[in-house]
Amino acid sequence: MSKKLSSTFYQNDTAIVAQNLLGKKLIRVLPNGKILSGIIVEVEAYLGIKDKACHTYAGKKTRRTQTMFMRGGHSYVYMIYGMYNCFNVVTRDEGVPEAVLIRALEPIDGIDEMKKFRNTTKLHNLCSGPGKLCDALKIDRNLDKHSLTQSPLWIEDIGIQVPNREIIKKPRIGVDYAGSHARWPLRFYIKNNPYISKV
DNA sequence: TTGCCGATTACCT
DNA sequence: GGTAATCGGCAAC
Repeated sequence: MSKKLSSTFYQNDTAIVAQNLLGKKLIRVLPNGKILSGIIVEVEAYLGIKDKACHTYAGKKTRRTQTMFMRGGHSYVYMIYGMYNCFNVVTRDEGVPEAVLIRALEPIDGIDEMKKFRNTTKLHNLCSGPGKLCDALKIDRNLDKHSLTQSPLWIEDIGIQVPNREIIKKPRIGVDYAGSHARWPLRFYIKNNPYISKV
């Protein structure tokens, strides 16, 4: 039994939402109707104006970051390094620019399609990184500002409850420029899961 | 308008 | 271990 997460799920403390997203299923419907999906196994929280690692640190509002100021429950997709996309879920209320970066999935539906998009056959290499999973699920900036309460992109509760003792908390990846904030334990992943991005 | 650089990845030694 | 790829965002000029 699975149920689509409503917008109220996202309008909550960002680090809590991040941990609650572990074990949930991300579902993407392609324009041709094919369904791709995976279970979220790794995330990172970005805490807005007080977080030096966050795009909206000190309230910075630009064309790119205005998405993060939307009401919780929208997608925030941006391009990085000129060739990869990163998929985030906006949290909290309108005007509070925080989000959760989805870093890795355990592939479930449409695996053959994902292998094609990723040009690899290794299951554990399909969605084990923020750029990789966007390629695998064909998520790009066309899906920025999308409401996650509807097709073609949403998240479902499929009844998996990840016990707190199995949630590993570590510093975030690739944010050394944030000084001491880089060491905040805001990266969360499922213990011993083979599909996470890095050890 | 210019120039630096990034919430990454793949491929090389 | 190291680094090239590749381009939009952003701030400064």
